[in-house]
Amino acid sequence: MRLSVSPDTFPPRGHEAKRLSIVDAAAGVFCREGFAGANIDLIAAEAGVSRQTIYNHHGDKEKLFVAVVRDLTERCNAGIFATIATFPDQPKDLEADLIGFAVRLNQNCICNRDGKFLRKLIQTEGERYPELFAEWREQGPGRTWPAIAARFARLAYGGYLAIEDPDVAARQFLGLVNAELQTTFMLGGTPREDEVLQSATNGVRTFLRAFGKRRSAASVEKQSALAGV
Amino acid sequence: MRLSVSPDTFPPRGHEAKRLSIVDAAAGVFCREGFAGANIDLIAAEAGVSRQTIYNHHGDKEKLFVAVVRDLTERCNAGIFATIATFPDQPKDLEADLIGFAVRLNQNCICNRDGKFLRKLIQTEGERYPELFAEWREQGPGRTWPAIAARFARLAYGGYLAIEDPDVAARQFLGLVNAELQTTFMLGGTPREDEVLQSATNGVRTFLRAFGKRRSAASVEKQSALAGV
DNA sequence: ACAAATTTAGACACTCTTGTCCAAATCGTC
DNA sequence: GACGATTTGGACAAGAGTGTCTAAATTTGT
Repeated sequence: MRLSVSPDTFPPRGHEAKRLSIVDAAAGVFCREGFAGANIDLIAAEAGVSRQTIYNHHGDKEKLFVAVVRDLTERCNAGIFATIATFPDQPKDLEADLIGFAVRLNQNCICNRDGKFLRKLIQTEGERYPELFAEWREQGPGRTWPAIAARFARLAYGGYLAIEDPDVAARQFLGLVNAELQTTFMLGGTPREDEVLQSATNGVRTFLRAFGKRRSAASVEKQSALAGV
Repeated sequence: MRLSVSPDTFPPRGHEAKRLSIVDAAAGVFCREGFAGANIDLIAAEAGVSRQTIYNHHGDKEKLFVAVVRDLTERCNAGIFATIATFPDQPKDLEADLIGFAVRLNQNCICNRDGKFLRKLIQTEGERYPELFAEWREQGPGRTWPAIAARFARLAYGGYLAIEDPDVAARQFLGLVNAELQTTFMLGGTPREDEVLQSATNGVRTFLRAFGKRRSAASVEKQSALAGV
């Protein structure tokens, strides 16, 4: 029983490997074509299996779709929590550390394949499967946003930030950091690395102008001194 | 034929009314079901016309779709520019005025029927019709964002704000003001009025903490007066 | 009220897709 | 090398949807 951890051998081996390659291909096709437009034959071709195998594994187009969303949600959540674990709790350089965190969050959770696909599926089919996406909402934003908020609360408690409501601050942090990527996200595109960095940098700077403690205090002092107000 | 000089489309007015009701119904169905899932019979039923009439008017499912997107883009753009015209150039109460602007923008351009539909269609079918949505990108964000940026630049020039890059500030303003509505937007929902107000209020407050001049000056004045400094 | 334009309902051919069935080929394991 | 499980490809029925065509009904302008 050799546990072949080999990540992606092109011709998949074994029952479970086939299941994965099916779900993987299905994710891509569902995203590109939408649920109604997705073609089982095309999924089979892209997965490198026969159509019958798909029915053997998942029984049904709808069940396949549910499996895809569950899979993506799970993997994305894992990625997000792994990234949250790298949040700078005791930053040396607050600005640089927050920018790094924002970039990691974007690259590992939002712009990567899983994140892109999950986002698209939520947008396109969310209304058709209320329970499924209610589940996502609980497992996704319902758990990750508070987790991020908690990290900001800790930063505030440590005297690094002047925040009243950590939940609001967390949401605004995400909004700011992605502010320049909205159009790209809308069209389903993937921003370039430098665009991500740019947006994160601008976003974090504004965030710190609003909530930074030492920096704003210093600049206020400086401005008052200069302006003589 | 004698009316052919009229700038309007040549067919009679009952004709035009039907065209509108078709495009309207089609917008709804395309949004709910996606392009592939949209059913011409269903569109006909919701428009209150026969299927043949749709083919008489638009010839083709794809042409109908294009007409829908063009229609929505045009109406949304008109709404956005009408709202931009209400931007507070010489604000009495900067915070309240910006909140009002943000709420108007949301209610009249983003959360209304046209805005919701256009957003959804862009998200779901944007990749399938690159030229069509490139056109939208130019006509939409390509023209509205700079327009908003120009207004912020004017505020900055007037001494109301401390902004370095008006374009960045405009995008961040939109990001902040919608920060709390992201999940709802993703699932295609419509936020309640109080949610819009809440998000706008929080967003504008943070925006002014980062870029506000007047307010901090005013509060400093007030504080100085009170403290006798 | 008349004539032209438009709309309607229904039938129709055609294509595409889903999901099932089955015998043969292949794979994994002992 | 052999055996059981899995996969394969192809055929198939059933259903749904697009787009066309027609003759009859309705609306519109004069």
